Amino acid sequence: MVRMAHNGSNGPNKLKIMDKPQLSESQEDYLKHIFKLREVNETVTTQDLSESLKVRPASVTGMIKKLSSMELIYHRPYKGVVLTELGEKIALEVLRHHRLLELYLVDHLNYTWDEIHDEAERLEHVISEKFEAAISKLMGNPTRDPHGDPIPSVDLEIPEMPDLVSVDRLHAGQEAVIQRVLTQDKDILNMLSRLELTIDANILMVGSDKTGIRLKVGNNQYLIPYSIAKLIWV
Amino acid sequence: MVRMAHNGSNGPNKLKIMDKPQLSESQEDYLKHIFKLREVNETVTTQDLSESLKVRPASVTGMIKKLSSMELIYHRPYKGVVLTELGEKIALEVLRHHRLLELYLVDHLNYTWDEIHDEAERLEHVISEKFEAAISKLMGNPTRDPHGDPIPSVDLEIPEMPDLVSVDRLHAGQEAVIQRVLTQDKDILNMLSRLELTIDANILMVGSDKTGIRLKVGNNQYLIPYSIAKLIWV
DNA sequence: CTTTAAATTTAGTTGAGACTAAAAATAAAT
DNA sequence: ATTTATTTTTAGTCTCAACTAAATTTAAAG
Repeated sequence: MVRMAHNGSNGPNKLKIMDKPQLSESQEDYLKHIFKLREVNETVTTQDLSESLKVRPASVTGMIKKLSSMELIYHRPYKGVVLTELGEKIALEVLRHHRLLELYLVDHLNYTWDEIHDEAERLEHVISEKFEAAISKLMGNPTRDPHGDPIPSVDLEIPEMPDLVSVDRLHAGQEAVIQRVLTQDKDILNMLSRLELTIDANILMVGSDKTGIRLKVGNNQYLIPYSIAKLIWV
Repeated sequence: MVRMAHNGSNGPNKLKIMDKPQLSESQEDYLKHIFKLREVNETVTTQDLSESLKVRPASVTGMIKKLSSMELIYHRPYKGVVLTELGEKIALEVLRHHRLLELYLVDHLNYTWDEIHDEAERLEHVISEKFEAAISKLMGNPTRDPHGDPIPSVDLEIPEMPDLVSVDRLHAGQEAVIQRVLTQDKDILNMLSRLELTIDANILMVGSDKTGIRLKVGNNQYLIPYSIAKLIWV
């Protein structure tokens, strides 16, 4: 079974990504992971990729060679990889698909917070430009997904994000609105959503001690361990 | 890149297909094509599959062996193949995905008749049971797709179809409603939709000669060649 | 029957993208 | 400057699902 291109009915004057090579799902995933690791790590090593892709280091080296030869990444052996401009565009396209899909699943198909990631992970590689455009339009070209993560625009720019801090940095008495939740862990997402600690929720910092922080949400008050508080940004 | 199962959060008492093996997209496609060829052909040969899958006969033989060993088909060498009960269930599941998706793309994402097939072809292999259930429910558990083809039910029964005839069998003066269009050819679908020869359209047979048939649709009258008339069932 | 044409199967190859085991390079610690 | 531990790369293997070329089986025609 050979994967076919499906760029929709791109007219002659639709450039977007010129000479975009047809990539396998694996290759798209490598680029996406490199991009996301880079947001956090400064350098992206073979081992980083091995861990995040759950693939042996030797396999990563193999794929790095291929992506290098395709000029999608730069590789300094034993040092790490960086996306080329084209590589980054492709990574952003995959990310755009993923985040649009996550929002779509929540808004139109009644998915819950914890169900969207896996589904989007599979769909992101197979939807056409037409599909991407259709759901984006339907949702009014949104800029944030259900975790508060920015959705790259059609021309693959990342929308401005306001500066955020994790809730554990609030001081007692301070109010805030949840803007972003940095986890895909189903159990954590489920727990947070049961506590109504979801995007746009209003919270009040009550206080903190070594065990964690105390938050008031609506009429309820909760003790949140630091490990989880660090995932919630306001 | 290894394909993962994604049967949704099947509780312990969801049986549906017991011990359903995890199939590759190729394998699912073979089963689907065997099913569809069988609806038309009486026997399904290596060559039939080679043509419809656009794969060399030798490759078909190879896959036939694998699917046989998995007990998804029976194979009488040099004769042809038949789906086992499990093989048929899987074929129907793929077909259900495909047809639900086609209808969904038309009803909710504004796709046109000619755009839905390719998109559904890719999506059918990756959507979860959850996704299938969600779109089915949203559309009121429909039984016909945009070509008029029956959509297998959740428990994989094919809904009853009324007996139909192709329009070329109508006699002059007879009125009818289009129920089904048996092609995926984009140009033909486009043409038919421009002529408003779409599902549920009312037509009047005016007459016929060796060049084709004359149909009245609304206020317009068209000459339709037999090759195309045979695709339209009422 | 025997020949011939067509369909099918066998055998072996290829390319992706994983894997393991072993070799080599780097970085840190004496 | 060596040794040691860690990371990375090399080399070779495996599986899947395609491929080609050659061999075999079946069916039709003389």
